[in-house]
Amino acid sequence: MNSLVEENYLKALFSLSNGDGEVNVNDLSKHLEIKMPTVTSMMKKLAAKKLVHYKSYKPLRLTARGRKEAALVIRKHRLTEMFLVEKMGFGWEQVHEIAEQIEHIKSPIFFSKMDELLDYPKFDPHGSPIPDINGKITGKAYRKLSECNEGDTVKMAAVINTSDEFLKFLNSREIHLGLKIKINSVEPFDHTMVVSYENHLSESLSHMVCERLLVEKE
Amino acid sequence: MNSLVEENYLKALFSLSNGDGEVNVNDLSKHLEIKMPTVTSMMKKLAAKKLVHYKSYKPLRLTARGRKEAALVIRKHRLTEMFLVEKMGFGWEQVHEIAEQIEHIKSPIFFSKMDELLDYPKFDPHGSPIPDINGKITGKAYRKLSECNEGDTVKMAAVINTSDEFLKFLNSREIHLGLKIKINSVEPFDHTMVVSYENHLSESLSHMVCERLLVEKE
DNA sequence: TAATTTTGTTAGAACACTCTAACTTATTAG
DNA sequence: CTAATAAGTTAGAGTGTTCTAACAAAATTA
Repeated sequence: MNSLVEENYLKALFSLSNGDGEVNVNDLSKHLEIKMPTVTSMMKKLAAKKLVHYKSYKPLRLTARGRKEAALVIRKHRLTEMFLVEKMGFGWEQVHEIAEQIEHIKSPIFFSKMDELLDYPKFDPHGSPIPDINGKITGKAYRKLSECNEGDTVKMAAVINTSDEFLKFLNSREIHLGLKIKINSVEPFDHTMVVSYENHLSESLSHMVCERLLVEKE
Repeated sequence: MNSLVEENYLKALFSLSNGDGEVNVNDLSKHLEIKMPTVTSMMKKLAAKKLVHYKSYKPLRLTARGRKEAALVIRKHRLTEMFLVEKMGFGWEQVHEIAEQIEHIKSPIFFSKMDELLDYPKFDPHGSPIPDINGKITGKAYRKLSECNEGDTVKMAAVINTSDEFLKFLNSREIHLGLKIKINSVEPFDHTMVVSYENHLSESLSHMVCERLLVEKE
């Protein structure tokens, strides 16, 4: 069983891993706001636990086990964020801090219940994929339509808040997964977007709607 | 801000306080499963923080502030238990362990949201009163009807799980707050209770129902 | 009341996690 | 390629929480 502190190191290593999975002590130190010598000694500890490959003066890499354990913490974080937004009515900007704490709760049943109540969600309210119970990540990260810019062409990937009303709304506008959407303009005042797709040449989408549509950039 | 560990000491002191509010180091030590010298030194620390009155070889007492802070942790614990049972569908026997962890979450908004979603409950699923946001405890502790014995006469005090269906059920049996109920017999097999009250001389109440009725002993 | 037991304290050490200061290795810039 | 800079490590110390061993005070019992 890893401590709360170890979990935070694992999570940071995971999210700083780029293509080759290598992380510098220095970057990790800055990300965690923990001084380098402290990081070094923790890396030796995690190496002893077979969670990190550590060689002096070489970049850090998570082991397969380390990667899995990190992903499981991230799973708990993202499930929690989704739960806070969907089931408790928090705004997506409020949930990160709370999830940072709840992700360390030791109770498999607590998180499996969340998962069930949320109907096994595949991504969190920010569009990031939720690792499965084995720590495997299938989906890729999406971005919210509201975060895209004028002129972008994007593809509908997923939807947050699948309430009946919202789905009916999407239906009425013929918005569906896979749909290619072009952003014609963004109203600076209220962030309403004017978009076009298929035979809808000028459809207005409120900020609230754009916050709930997850897209891929072309 | 108190640490998780300090919060656990405060909570233990609170719940071990009897009428005069005095607690022995030894009892505290046993309750927390922490050795006496450790408890002594923590008491000195809490005394320095004005949370405990400490005199060598004398019983411990919480200060007014200590009592308040303890009550606020207990508030978070009981709110959490209620949330887990009412909103997440856990059994009341599953929730204690999870609540022991969640009670230490630092996020006022998280707990005020729970409180709101639960419609400001006054007691937890075990019948214990939930302290208010100022740490004041108004209600007294109730016990579940299911925990009472054959021959007991009890008074209806409160109801857990106020779903429409359950309230309709209670209505149909003319069960209401303040009602005096006599337990005639308890079925050993499934814990069904046969009770009498007012002009109902032999009413059968399933274990599920008895778990949700909180009563005072006469 | 005196002896014994129980309760509580002091002293000293250990573990997890953090730091600063000083040193070493690797990288970058002339 | 050497000098300067950046990145990483080692050593030693501090804080928070825990322990065991030894001692002191209080309560109990004979």
